[in-house]
Amino acid sequence: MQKKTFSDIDCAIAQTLEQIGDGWTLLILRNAFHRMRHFDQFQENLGIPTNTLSNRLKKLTDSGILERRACAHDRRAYEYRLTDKGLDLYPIIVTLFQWGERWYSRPNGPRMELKEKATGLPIPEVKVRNQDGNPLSARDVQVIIGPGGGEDATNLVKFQKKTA
Amino acid sequence: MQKKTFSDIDCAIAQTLEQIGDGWTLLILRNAFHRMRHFDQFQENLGIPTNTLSNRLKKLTDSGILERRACAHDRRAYEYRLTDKGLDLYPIIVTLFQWGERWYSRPNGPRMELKEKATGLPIPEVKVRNQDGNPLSARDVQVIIGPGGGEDATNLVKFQKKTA
DNA sequence: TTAATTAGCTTGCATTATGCAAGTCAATTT
DNA sequence: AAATTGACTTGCATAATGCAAGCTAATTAA
Repeated sequence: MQKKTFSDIDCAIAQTLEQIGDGWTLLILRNAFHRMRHFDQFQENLGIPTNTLSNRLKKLTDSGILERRACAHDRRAYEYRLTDKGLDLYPIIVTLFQWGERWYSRPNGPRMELKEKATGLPIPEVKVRNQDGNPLSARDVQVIIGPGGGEDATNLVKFQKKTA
Repeated sequence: MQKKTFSDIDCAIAQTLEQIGDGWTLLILRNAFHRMRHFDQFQENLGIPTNTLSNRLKKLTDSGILERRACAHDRRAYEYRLTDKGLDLYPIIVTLFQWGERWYSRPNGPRMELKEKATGLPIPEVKVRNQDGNPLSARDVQVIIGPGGGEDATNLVKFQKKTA
């Protein structure tokens, strides 16, 4: 039995999923966006087993999504912080959140609300939009093979044409 | 050993991850957005074990993300199609794709490109934006507890304030 | 009109990964 | 000096995964 790796699927989504395509990993990242930084904080808040947490944090630091740095005030302690690469995951985290709110809402309303710090105005839903800013559905968009597209990409795109 | 369920974490992201927080599941969905519909097509394209595929498709249909319907022309065959709930995952799929392209790009350029069907113009990157359409980073956004927020949400939001 | 082939699965088994509890170890606190 | 804390490891039972093979009804080929 081989370990599954999505890395050899030559598709950007597969690459992403190889790094963060796992429930615990994404919950850790969610907490990191809430400025959580310490091992025991993640453990307590998520109820994740410590060995699993350790593995996930290691993988996230290895892939440059989190950075592990020693704390100045306590030499036992380490901080896990989002790198630029990690911060760049923000749209993914927000879209996961918004879909969950849309389809698994609480009767009283949203569990959390996002506001722009500068103005206090609510953040509109993140959508795929055209250049004019109008929202598009999946069926308003066509996928074409790009210059870096290999066999896997070609297969999928071809596939789409079959039925389009 | 109990099965892990994220459902009891009262957070929209955890709810989402309970349904689609898994690598194979997201790859199946990616393919579904490319209009892939049949068991053997998923199997062949992804190289996923058939029992795993079967489980994932069952879960996705149970949660109303895919719909399993008999085919008219062949009574052995079934089609798995995205429901409205499934189509609504589009921003998640696109953000996963775009992050992968940004951080795991091919030397020649993007593997795929998205264009608006109506105009042929490229789709701009999906970002979190304010009401004026200007992109925001995670640190430009503040999270406040909403009316449906319970203990879990409160803990996380409080947490954020600690360091903010 | 019998014989392949196909679509969509199940089943069995070996191997990994996960969840849980307990333990380690150095650095703080009490 | 003793207790506690932060960040982990280790061991073990259980669950999930990967792989191959088989199964069944429907369709196509000979």
